[in-house]
Amino acid sequence: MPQPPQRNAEATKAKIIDNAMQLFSKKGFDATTVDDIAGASGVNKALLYYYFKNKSGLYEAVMTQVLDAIHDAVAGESSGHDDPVTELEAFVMTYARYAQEHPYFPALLLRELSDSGAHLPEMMFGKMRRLFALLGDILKRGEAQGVFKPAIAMVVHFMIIGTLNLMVTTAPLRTIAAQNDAVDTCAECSMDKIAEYLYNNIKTMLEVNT
Amino acid sequence: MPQPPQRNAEATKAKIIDNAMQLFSKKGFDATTVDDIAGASGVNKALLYYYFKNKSGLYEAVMTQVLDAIHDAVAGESSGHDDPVTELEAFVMTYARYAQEHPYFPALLLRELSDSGAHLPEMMFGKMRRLFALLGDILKRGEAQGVFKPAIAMVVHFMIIGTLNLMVTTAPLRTIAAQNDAVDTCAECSMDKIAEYLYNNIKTMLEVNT
Amino acid sequence: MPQPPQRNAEATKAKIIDNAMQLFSKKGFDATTVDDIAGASGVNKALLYYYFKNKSGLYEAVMTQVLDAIHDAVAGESSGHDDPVTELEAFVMTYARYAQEHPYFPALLLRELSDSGAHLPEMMFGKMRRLFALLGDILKRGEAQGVFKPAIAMVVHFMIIGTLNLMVTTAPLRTIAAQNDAVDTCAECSMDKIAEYLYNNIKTMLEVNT
Amino acid sequence: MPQPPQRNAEATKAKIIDNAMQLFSKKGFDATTVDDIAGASGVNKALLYYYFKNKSGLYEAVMTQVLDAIHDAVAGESSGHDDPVTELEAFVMTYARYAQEHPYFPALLLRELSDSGAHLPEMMFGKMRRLFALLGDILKRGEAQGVFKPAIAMVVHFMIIGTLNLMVTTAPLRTIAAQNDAVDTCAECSMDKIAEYLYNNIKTMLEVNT
DNA sequence: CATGAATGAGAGTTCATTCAT
DNA sequence: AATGAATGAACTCTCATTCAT
Repeated sequence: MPQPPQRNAEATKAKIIDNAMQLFSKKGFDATTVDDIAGASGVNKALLYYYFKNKSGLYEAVMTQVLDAIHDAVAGESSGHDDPVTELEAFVMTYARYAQEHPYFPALLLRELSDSGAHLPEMMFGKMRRLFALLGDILKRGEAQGVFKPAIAMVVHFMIIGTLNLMVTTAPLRTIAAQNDAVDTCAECSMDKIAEYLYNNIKTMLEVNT
Repeated sequence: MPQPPQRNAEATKAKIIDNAMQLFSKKGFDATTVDDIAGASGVNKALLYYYFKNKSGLYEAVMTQVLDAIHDAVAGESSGHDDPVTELEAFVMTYARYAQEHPYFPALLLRELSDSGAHLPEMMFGKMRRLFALLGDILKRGEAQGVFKPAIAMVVHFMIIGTLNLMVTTAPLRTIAAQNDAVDTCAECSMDKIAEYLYNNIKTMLEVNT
Repeated sequence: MPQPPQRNAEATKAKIIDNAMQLFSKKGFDATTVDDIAGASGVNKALLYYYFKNKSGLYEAVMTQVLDAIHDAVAGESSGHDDPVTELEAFVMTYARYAQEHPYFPALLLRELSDSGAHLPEMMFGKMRRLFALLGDILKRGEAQGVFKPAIAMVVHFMIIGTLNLMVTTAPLRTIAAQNDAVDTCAECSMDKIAEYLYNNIKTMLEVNT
Repeated sequence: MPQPPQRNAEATKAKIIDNAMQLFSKKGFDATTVDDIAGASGVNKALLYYYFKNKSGLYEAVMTQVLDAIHDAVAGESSGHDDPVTELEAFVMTYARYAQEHPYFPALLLRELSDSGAHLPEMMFGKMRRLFALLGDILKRGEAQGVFKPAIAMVVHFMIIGTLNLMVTTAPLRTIAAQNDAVDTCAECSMDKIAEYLYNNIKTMLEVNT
């Protein structure tokens, strides 16, 4: 169903970014073609170059939007409590929920981390760091208040987001594997249950035993 | 230094697989060209097609070798003890050591998991499952012996390998980020220290409090 | 320095033609983009299509202006004397001076002549012919008055304008080549000196020896 | 009539260069597409990139061959006589004959000279200089022997090659213009006649009057 | 076992041109 | 008179793959 041309720059741009996001996450940067994105967006390929310098520029725009969004979502929920334990819970649960509701996100992030950021300009690392800084802050305050043991924040961070992201990206794989009854791949597990289990374990790890 | 032609099928094949491994891990499947691999291996491009059906076939050969190797390494160290806690320690430490010594491995695995195995035939999942089964077995026996709490093995598995793999693949990124003193990205941490910290935390999580 | 919009059709048009002239002469017709011209002129690309039918139309406008200008300049100086020798001198010197002062001109003309006029409608040849007719007329009258030998006007014409144009367009090349001391490319020669030398030689060629 | 693939590297390469030469000369660098050349040569487009790095590389190969050929042709005929006047005659006549027999050549050269060598690496200028050096040498020896007046070699060079090249490239134009009887564009002139006229004039110019 | 020559299909990018305002 | 949004057609270049030797 060919739409009439939109003559609305912002809307068109948003539509392109949105479709690019889906495709980049499903197939990765290299395997996604500019034609794919243009086709999915119902616009002419050249328009992508009108708005974004090139394929990398579009990818950058996608990642900027995505990283900002997750940061804002998590920051919004996990700060403002004055109890580090509650904040930790919010961090884990919000990230999990966001990842579930925006399932393109984990693959994008995980690939970028596997690539040492081959496709991203340095500027983008800052955005990744901001998310990490959120957790680092929670742990630091928890430690200051004597409720958390000293921790290696980077490792804890990857225990949380590595696990959650992998649970999302491997969902189809785990479903297939479930047909083989030898192993339980948690194929039926709800994201909420997983996140809660993860949160409880992380809390156990971190809390000073009383 | 141009080598004389080798006239030794197995050695040539091995050399190709080895170079392919490095390149696939560094740049990913799509961004690695058959020319790259042939060039790095010092053989003619057509020879790759003589030995392997096609690019995917070569990739499959690489992954088979890599997944078998890690499985054997980990299985060799972590089984045969009759103490689940010792076995868990061996599992974590061996995986960590392997990942450090074969740094191409984490990127390969992580990408594959982010992709829902787009490049791998189903047969390959079996090999991944075998590694997971190792841990599942340890946890199951630990639970049977009353030393471990019931656990969601899949989540624990990802907490371990997700974290270790990410620590390896992000090493360059974390080093860069370290110049920004606001966050501690554990840039200087040794893999051993990380693995030990991880192991201790996982153990704390799993152990029945006495 | 962004100018306020001009709302002055003729001035805007002239500005566009002027910038197009520079760019066409520097890079040729194909290598000059409509965006280049619009950008250099500080106007929107669509405006070029409003004023000129298309890229070729703009090129035509440029060439019309340029060919008219050189014709008028040369005609103004070289006619009206009743001495063919003086007129010949004026022809050569004026053309040389014009080419030097409007250095975009020689490249434009030379390219057009190398192309068999691929970009120009036939109408344009008439303008080129007019310039040639000027010289033809001088020679014819000189011959009638017994001061010039019979000549092949076309060849003499190209000896003059070919040489002068090439001296202008190759100026940068000749400067570079001058660093190589084996050949003297006349890199430092002033245009006046060159024109005078050329004129004297042409005169020697043409004059009836007395 | 699709030819069977040739499997003869040198022959194929030569065929490509030859077709490229024709097309570049007819339409210029920009207006000639790689598809054109591949099509005319009856080979796959990718083969051009297999043999030549890119379009510019192919152009360079063409120009190398062309400049070497003209130099060798002219050098072969114009040196070895010990009379500068005879050598000058050979220079002009050989160049003229070559230009007539290889009509792609003048356009290629003239365009390059109009462009300040935009498409050519510096290395190529050397080849152009070699041709000029040939004439320079003739003039120098003539002057030493007292048969030629001191001359500005660069100007004389352009009087010769500029004129001859323009007569070739403008041939179609001059034929069209001939329908307009007001001017005589020498449309019917044979190249030999032109060259002879040119040579005689140049000789008159240069010779010391006795 | 190993190679250089050759190809088909497609990818990213550019550009002249038009539309709607 | 002037503009930003949008397009279609081409163009350069790359790459996995095959052929012939």
